[in-house]
Formats: sequence, structure tokens, C-alpha cells
Amino acid sequence: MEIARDAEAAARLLAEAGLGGVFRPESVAAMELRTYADKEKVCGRGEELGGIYVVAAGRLKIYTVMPNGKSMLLRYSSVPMLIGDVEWSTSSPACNTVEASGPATLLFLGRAKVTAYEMNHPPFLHFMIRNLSHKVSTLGIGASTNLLYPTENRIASYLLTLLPADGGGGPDEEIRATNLMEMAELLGTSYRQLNRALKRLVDIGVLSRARGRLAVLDEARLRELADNHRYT
Amino acid sequence: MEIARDAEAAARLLAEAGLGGVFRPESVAAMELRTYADKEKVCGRGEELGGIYVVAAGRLKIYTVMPNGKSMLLRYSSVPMLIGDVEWSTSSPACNTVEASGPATLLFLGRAKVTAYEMNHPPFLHFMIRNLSHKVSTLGIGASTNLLYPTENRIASYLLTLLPADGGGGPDEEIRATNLMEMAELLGTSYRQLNRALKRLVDIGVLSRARGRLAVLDEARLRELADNHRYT
DNA sequence: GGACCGAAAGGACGGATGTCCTATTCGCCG
DNA sequence: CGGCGAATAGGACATCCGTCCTTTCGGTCC
Repeated sequence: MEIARDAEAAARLLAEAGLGGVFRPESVAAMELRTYADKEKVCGRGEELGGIYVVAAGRLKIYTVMPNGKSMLLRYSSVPMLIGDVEWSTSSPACNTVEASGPATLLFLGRAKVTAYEMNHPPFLHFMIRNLSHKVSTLGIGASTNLLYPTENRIASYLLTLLPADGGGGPDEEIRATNLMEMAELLGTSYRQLNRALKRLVDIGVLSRARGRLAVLDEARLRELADNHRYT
Repeated sequence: MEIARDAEAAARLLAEAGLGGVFRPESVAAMELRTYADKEKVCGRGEELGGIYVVAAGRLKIYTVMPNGKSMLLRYSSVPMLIGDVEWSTSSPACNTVEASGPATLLFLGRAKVTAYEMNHPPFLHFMIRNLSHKVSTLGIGASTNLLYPTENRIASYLLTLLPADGGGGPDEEIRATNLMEMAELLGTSYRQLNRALKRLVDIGVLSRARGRLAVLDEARLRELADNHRYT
């Protein structure tokens, strides 16, 4: 992880992310630019964050690791997401593990600065609220879906959320998850089970599979399986 | 549900809940006192909330109902909790169902009032952030625990969180869940399965069961089963 | 006391999943 | 080209868990 200090770059990144005006100028001036390599850990469960992060470029992977040893992918955070908002109000250590999924650039602002400059700054507070709200909805949907639907239906929902916007190129869209193992984790199941379910979907003609590539053959049927539910 | 308008009572309830100063006086004056009977629904999935609620007395039960028909208890909200915070920033319809668990009193403040009086009022925004943060942690823990641990361990965690503070009356505390069916729902499992797991715990001497009452016999063992994990 | 109801307890059976293991395939590197 | 590791596929088997059904049991209302 590389740390740089470049107020101008920070300001530009924030503007590009649509966050102009969210932070006070003093905060922007105090921000650190932190760049991470693929799979590099931003913070582990139980560590202190020491402040908040804004995802300025790239994508982060957020997951829990249980004392159990098992883990579960909770969500991805992409561009204008905040990291550390949950811990901020309670000063508690991180409850999840965060790592870069591909190279990523974050803007870091220390806790003292946040307190000094942003605690009375409604635009920032609103930004925080938007972020937290989004996390609550995402988590709630994910949690209940994982528990209430069998894998097959979850796959259907997931594939639908990945499908390009409607009206695209007909019923034959192609999808490429980073890899199937990751997809299994995100769906909260084992790779084996995902494979079984995919096979069933291929058998009934909803999907086709070739060299690790999935293609949706019957979008209508997929929608039916998804039971009108979407992941995000 | 009964609606009343009583600024003084509202102010008193807020103060009792430790929320003095969180709302502007204009808001407090505009608040409605809404009282609900046991099991009465506060809002159903998909409905517009039209504002935010503060739990002033009693306890609410928050759960999801999937198109599936199945449902899952997400959490309980007790006294100074906010309802509708998640929907506030996006003006989206409720994503969960909320009903009173026992008689409950809520303070309601319409969306327009919130916008007019509280959007630039940091104490309120902080309150909102605290609430949302709490929801995120709770949901995250619940989601991953439900998925990553078998019922037996989840029961152990749950019972531990219900146990009176340590140093109480020795290894023989008594617990009374409202009822076992509700406990099953909260743990994200079926009543049948809960029963099976309870039996196992009784068989290995960790719990005792008599007339629907559970007693912890071996707290140390229980802690071990909970794998160092707590629900809240 | 007897009918009756909701909760508690648990038997039976099948489906959903996880774990372990074994091929197969593809791409990369020597 | 041959080797090799990572990702893909899938067989075998044990469990976990849900649905359906019965039996008790305690408490309530006639």
C-alpha cells in the first residue's frame, strides 16, 4: 500500500466520484491518497480503522471471517462508497475484512480530522447516511435471500442483476463472473453446490456453459426462478 | 392504532429515551403519538412510510417477507430506535415489515417536517447515523452467523446473549424466550430443527428443559459452542 | 370434570448442502 | 512440447434441515 499526500488529486477524485462539496476543504487538504494492489488487505476484522475511507477508484471486497474459519462475502464496494462509517460512530474496531479486488485507490481521512471538520457538516453527514442506508438494504436483502431461497433461485437472481440493461442484445447475453468460486462465496454457498445448481439450470435449458463461460438462454424462465427478486 | 397530538408528552418521552436535544423544538411540536396494540402492523413491505418513527415505548419486531411466502425475523427494535431511517434518504418504500411486539408507542414525524427541520440539524443526523450503524452491525452479524454456523451453535450464541450479566447467580440461570417458535424464527431456522438442537444440548448436559423452560447448566460449555461469538 | 386449543416434543422421510476426492481443461512457464 | 497450478466438473457420502404428522401437556372455558 502506498500513501501519498496530494490535495489537488484528492479534490479531483472526489469531484469525479460526484462527491464535490461533501467534504470541507480542510478535510480534502488533509486526505491521504492510498493505493492498494489487487488482493491487498485494507483492514482486517478487529483492527482499528483510525478514520474513514472513500473508494475513489477500483473495487473493494467486503467479507466476514468467523472464529469458525469460514467466511462469507458480504458485498463489493465500488466508487463513491464509504468504508469505516459503521465503525465511526462507535469507535469500534472493524467488524469485517476489506480487501482490494483489483487495484484500488482510497482516500483516507483520520478520525480526528473527521471529528473536527465534518461532524457539523450536513453534506458529509448526509453522504454518510446514504451510504449506511444502502448497506442496510443490501445486507438485509442478501441475508434473507441467502436464508430463504435455495441456491438455484439465488443464482437466478444473481445472474439477472448481472444481465445488461433490458432491451440489450436479445435473450443471449453473456456473463462472466470473475470466477465461479467467488460467485459461490457471494451467494453464500459452496462451490460444489453452485456447480450442481448450474448444471440443473443448464439441464432445463436456461443456461449454457462452455469453458467456464455462462450464457443466458431463457431470460424469461430465469426471471421466474428469481421469483421477482433482485440482488441490488 | 391511535393517533394523538401532544407536544408535551412527546417531549417527555424523548427525554426519557435519552433523546433530549436530538430533535428541533419545531419537530417535537409536530410529532404524532401513535400507539399500537400487540401484533399490530406499523408498516408492511412495499408501503410508503411517509416519515420516520421513534420507538418511545415497547418493542417492535422487524422481519422480511419474501415473494416466496417465507419470512425471517431480522431484529427487534426497542426504545430509542429509529424506524424509517433506511428509507429516508432514498424515499423508497419500506423494505421490511414492522409490527408491535406487545403494546408500543411510537413518535411519528412526517417526511416534510423531517426535511424542513432536521436535515441541517447535526444532532439528529448523528442520531440517525448511530441507528444505521447499529443496524448494519446487527444485520451483518446475524446474516453471517445464520449462514456460517449450524443451528446448535447459533442457539448457544443466542442463549449467551440472553444470559444475565456475568457474575450473576452461578451456572444455573433461567431463560424464558417469549416462545420457542419465535426463537426459531429469529435464529433463522425451523421450529423442528430448533427442537432437535435443543434436545442435543440437553443430552450433552448443557441445558435442562422442563415445561418449556430452559435452564443453562454448563455455561462454560455453552461459551465453547458459541465459538466466542455474541449476537449483539 | 371434560372438551378444546395452542405450544411443546419428537418420529419419519426427502431434499438441500457441505466435505472429500478425482478427473479434465486451460493457460503459463520453462 | 511437457509440466504444473488454478479453475472447472462432477461422483460419493454424510449431515443438516425443512415439511408433514402424531402425541403430550398445561391451561382455559363451558
